[in-house]
Amino acid sequence: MTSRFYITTPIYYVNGAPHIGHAYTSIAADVIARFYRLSGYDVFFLTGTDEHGQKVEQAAKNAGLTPRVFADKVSADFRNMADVMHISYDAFIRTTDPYHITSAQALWRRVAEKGFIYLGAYEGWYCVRDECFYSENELVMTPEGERYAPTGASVEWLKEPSYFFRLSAFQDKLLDFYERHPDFLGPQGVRNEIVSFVKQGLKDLSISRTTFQWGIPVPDDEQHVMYVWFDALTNYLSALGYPHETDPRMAYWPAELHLVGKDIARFHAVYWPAFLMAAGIELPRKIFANGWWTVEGQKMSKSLGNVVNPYDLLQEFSLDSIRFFLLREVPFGGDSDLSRKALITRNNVELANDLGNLAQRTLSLVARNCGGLMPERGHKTEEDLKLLGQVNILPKLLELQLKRCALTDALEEVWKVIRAANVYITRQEPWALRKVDPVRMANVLGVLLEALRGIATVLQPFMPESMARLLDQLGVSDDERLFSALNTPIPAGRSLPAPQGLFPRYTE
RNA sequence: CGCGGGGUGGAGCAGCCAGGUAGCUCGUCAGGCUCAUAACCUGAAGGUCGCAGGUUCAAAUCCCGCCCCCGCAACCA
Repeated sequence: MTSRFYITTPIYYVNGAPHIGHAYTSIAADVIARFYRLSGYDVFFLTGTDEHGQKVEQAAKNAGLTPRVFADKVSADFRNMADVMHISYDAFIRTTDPYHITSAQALWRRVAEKGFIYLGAYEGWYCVRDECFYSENELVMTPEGERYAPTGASVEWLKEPSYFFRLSAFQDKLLDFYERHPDFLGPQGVRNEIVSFVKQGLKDLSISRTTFQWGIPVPDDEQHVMYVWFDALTNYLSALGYPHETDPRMAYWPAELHLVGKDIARFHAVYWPAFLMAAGIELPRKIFANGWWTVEGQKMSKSLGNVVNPYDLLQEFSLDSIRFFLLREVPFGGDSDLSRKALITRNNVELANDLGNLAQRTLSLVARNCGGLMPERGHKTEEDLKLLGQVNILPKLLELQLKRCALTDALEEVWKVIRAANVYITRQEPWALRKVDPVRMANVLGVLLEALRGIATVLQPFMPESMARLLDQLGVSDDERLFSALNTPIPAGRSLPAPQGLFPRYTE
């Protein structure tokens, strides 16, 4: 039986347009999803949009649209971005989809039946004009001690009826869970932060609102709509058909990996496990948070007008260059800077020079000296075996790295082999062998083709389009591209198409 | 005394948890090669690992104090 692998991106909040940060998380998830598919797993890859809540209601109002129409529009933008970035999702969920609404209500009922939801009152500084609560530190204090909303309007202390989730009951259970599952949460820094947050003590969580309407109605009390996170987190289950346990997709639960941005790590690492514990549902295996991108050294912000959307980048760079850069530039999980210069350097040095040029010099030698045919496999020298050995362990090595979400380290492993292949070709000098030992020359080129095939095969998840082109050039047919196919060499004599450049160099 | 992360050759990072010759990529310089996308290969220069103390035969790595930078600080998606 094939193993199942359920992976998710966050569902993106539709109060603003998609940008490179969203694309980043999705690309990372896409790489992992593609990798496991090529490894032979039965993968279910979910992405989508989170569409309820006051902020969306407000954003829609500002745009002069109904929340529904506004959400439709922005959700379509996110979906389009996913398609443009070649995100290979199996399902795109919208929290406004009727099946999700039913599902979230079912989860609420389940948690309520277990006694973890009660009706209380949410107190805080409420601003009537802005129709929302402000936390103490958001307020502006006059010298006389009067409090005002950041918008300048007056505020008053107000109690609002609200349903609460007994989060406080889960503090020890969560700490115990983190303890027993050290790999549940990553990277290390985020884990430390969350653990210490929970240790500081958890208060019960207000999970309903009566001050706005754009949300999922609380079961049996239509005065309330659900707090958006209770609604949103449920998506990971509703996409599988919850609460219909007989739905075949439910077999994918528990999720192997929720990939999230570091800003929402807490919701996924604290609230979500607590909700699931309350409902008596198995917890996901792993939550991993990725870092932030600054742009040319500056924080991305609307006011600075430097928010990068993927479409702008695609004007100048290929999709695969961008995918590669984002995953290669910085250890996955950390923050980094996105700059034109760095993007160009990465592309030119590692893609064009190291990999592209290796393929080009090998393939053109084959085209010119072997009649463009896959050479016969001959006797292998120690150096041949050494290089091929490095290639052969790549799938295993990468699986180990991806298991810990070390996407950058995974690429580094491949590049070590690419550099080794460049050393190999320089040492073997097939261009010199042509005259003195054509048989050995053919063997050397055969080894290089085999190495390139392995490299291209394992890089498919990272750069699907250009690696498909490379595999075409290497004479590898569509049904020979799974990792398992690497055990079967391409037969000698197969005709290879004329070599073509893989990665163009960019100039500044 | 809020919490967490970070300060390592020109740049960006690894190493620190399990102390023992400071590693990688880019950049710079000098060679080699000429099959290849002026690409590839080899070698070199360059760091008292934020500051001050302590533990130890030995500290970037452990402990104490200080300085600087960055996130978070609860309903914010």
